[in-house]
Amino acid sequence: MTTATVQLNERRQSLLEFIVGDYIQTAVPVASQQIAKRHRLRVSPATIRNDMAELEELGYISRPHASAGGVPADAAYRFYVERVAPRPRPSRRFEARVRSAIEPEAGDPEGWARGAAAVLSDAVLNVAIATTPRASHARIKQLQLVHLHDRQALLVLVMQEARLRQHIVPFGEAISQDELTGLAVRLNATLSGLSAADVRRVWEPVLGYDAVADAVVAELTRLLDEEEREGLAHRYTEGLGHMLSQPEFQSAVSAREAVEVVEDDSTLRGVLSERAGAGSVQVIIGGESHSQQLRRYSVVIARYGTPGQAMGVIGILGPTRMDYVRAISSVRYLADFLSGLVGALEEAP
Amino acid sequence: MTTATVQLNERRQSLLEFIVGDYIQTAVPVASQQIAKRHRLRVSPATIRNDMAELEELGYISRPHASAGGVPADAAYRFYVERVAPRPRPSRRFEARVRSAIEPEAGDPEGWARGAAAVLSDAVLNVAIATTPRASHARIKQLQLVHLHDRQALLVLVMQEARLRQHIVPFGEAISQDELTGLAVRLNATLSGLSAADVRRVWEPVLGYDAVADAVVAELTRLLDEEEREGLAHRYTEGLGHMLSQPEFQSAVSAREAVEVVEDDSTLRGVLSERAGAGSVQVIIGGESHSQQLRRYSVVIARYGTPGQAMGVIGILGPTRMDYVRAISSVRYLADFLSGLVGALEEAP
DNA sequence: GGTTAGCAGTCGGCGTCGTGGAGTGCTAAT
DNA sequence: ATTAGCACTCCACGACGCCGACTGCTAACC
Repeated sequence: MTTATVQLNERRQSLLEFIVGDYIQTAVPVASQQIAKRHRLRVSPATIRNDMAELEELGYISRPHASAGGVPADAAYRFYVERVAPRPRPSRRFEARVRSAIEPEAGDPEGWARGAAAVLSDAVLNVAIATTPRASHARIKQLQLVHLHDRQALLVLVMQEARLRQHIVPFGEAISQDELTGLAVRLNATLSGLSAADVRRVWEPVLGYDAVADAVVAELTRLLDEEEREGLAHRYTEGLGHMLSQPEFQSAVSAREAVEVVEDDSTLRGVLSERAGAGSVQVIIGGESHSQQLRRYSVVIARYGTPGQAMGVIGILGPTRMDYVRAISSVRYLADFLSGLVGALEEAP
Repeated sequence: MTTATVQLNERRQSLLEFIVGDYIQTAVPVASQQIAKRHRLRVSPATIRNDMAELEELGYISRPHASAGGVPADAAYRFYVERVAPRPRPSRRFEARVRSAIEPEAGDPEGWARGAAAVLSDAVLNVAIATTPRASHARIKQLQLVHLHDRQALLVLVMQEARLRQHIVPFGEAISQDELTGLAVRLNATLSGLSAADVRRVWEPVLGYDAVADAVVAELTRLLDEEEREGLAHRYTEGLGHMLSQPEFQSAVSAREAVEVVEDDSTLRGVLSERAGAGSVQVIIGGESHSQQLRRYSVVIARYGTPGQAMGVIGILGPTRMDYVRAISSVRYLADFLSGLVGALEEAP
């Protein structure tokens, strides 16, 4: 039971829902008469005014100026989200779009994230963010060494969940592709399935025996470490234009501010990693993020993938006045859809 | 010899240079008195006014309204660029920044492009774009097959210049990692160094002999085809926030327009691929792009890499009022710097 | 007590007006 | 060809006033 349900009688709860719903649609402060007209509540505007005064008292709505309608505060959106959250499925139309956007990319996990971000941002007309699935503990699946020239090779590292990293490794001595291939085979035999920590444990003893192998392994562990550290893999961001067409960004300063929020890694990184906890959809409204930068924005995110194995994040960012019903159901559906794809990577069909 | 140098005597040329330079700095229509004060020309404002009337007649400048100063037209920027182009080097400070931004990424061509875009956008306070180097004819260097589960493998394709592609390949039959490795070795022996067309020529005869191999080769050629077709590889775009802080984007509509230009692939793709011809820096000013969308923007780009082998693009996008001197020298320097890195991939040190 | 009609009062949005000042174009003199 | 002088243009900006939308309050009503 939320705070609102104890504080407010049923009529005031509906009223608050109407206010939030109308404001989400129109972006205009909502007036008592408008509510009376739009939603056939069985009371007069005067009564609604009294109730709205109460809602203001309790911090659910505020007013731009003394004689203006009410605009929802964070608490009102929170109430609204709890109240309408159960509504489950996105439209068939959206489901079809998801399939047709992602299925052509079936073979490429990067493509999944890219496609998901694109279709999501089109659906909610805000910024969509998707990361590729990433294992919490990066493990080597297989590595490959490609001859570039005598003293230089490309190390290609395949990790769990088809994640790839590459890096150029220079050597002190000349070395042929055949030798590199042989080395790769040896290393694969020894190191396959290991994490950075494992590699360090296994490899230490042999150190010094082969300078080329040592160089490769050093680079290898560095890449693995980097994978574990960097929270957020490849990130696809889509739909800034959509978001800026929302009325809250009519002024140039707010538009630039929005661009900075989206461009600045650090702002989002926090929310993306720390908050995407449980399996279900998370909604972070305005000040709930405890981030000054995100004060006027809401984030709706979910993790997807196979728990314990590889997880990615998909979500949307927009002004606190966003269509939460659509956002939540779309994100939930996409997360499930992507989880299905990731799952198919692991088990036989 | 440009049109301007025949049309204009020396004083008018200097005058035009001053007008463009001042406008680039201040973004305010420049008045005759301002010029007289700022640059000690040995003539009175009245004379300058006469000259400016002439410049307007010839289409080099225009006026926002009848009694306002002059703002440069595309032709004026073109003249300015030709006139100041020879100025060669960026500041030491910039050179140092380039090194410190890119050298840590020495091993990763993706990192080069990313770092270059970041440092460039900071230098010119506009949007910077960089693509990774790409061979005009994609050729296989080496491929790798990684077992995902019995009926599915990850194909990793390494092309020239350390470019990577991955794709999941499903099979009709179960197959082990050992078999996959064997297949990869066989295919590498046969196909290494070949282009998509080559592969099709070489492979046809054996078709039908091995369903798994056929599936891999089919995917392989598809990936190669895709590489050749898609003009522009991975593209890194940086600094939209910087650009939006320029005074031309004070109004919300122009800001959203700018976001759309940057977000829309097709707009830039044309300019990036077709125009980046010769080895040196290209400047496309406003309407010269023949693109309605880019009418108010200029692009400064250069190709980098090894001609005939692998080429990438680096450039900047901004309003026609941009600091061309800085833009050109920065882009030129970065292109040379990146070319050096690409070159080192190919030849022994 | 909760609800409602009526009404005075508030405030933003918008169009009008007027003014100051920057800057031009023209003319006539040098 | 250059320049001083001057009348004229046009924008930017603040003041003003009005309209209309809404509220808060009071008093009546169920």
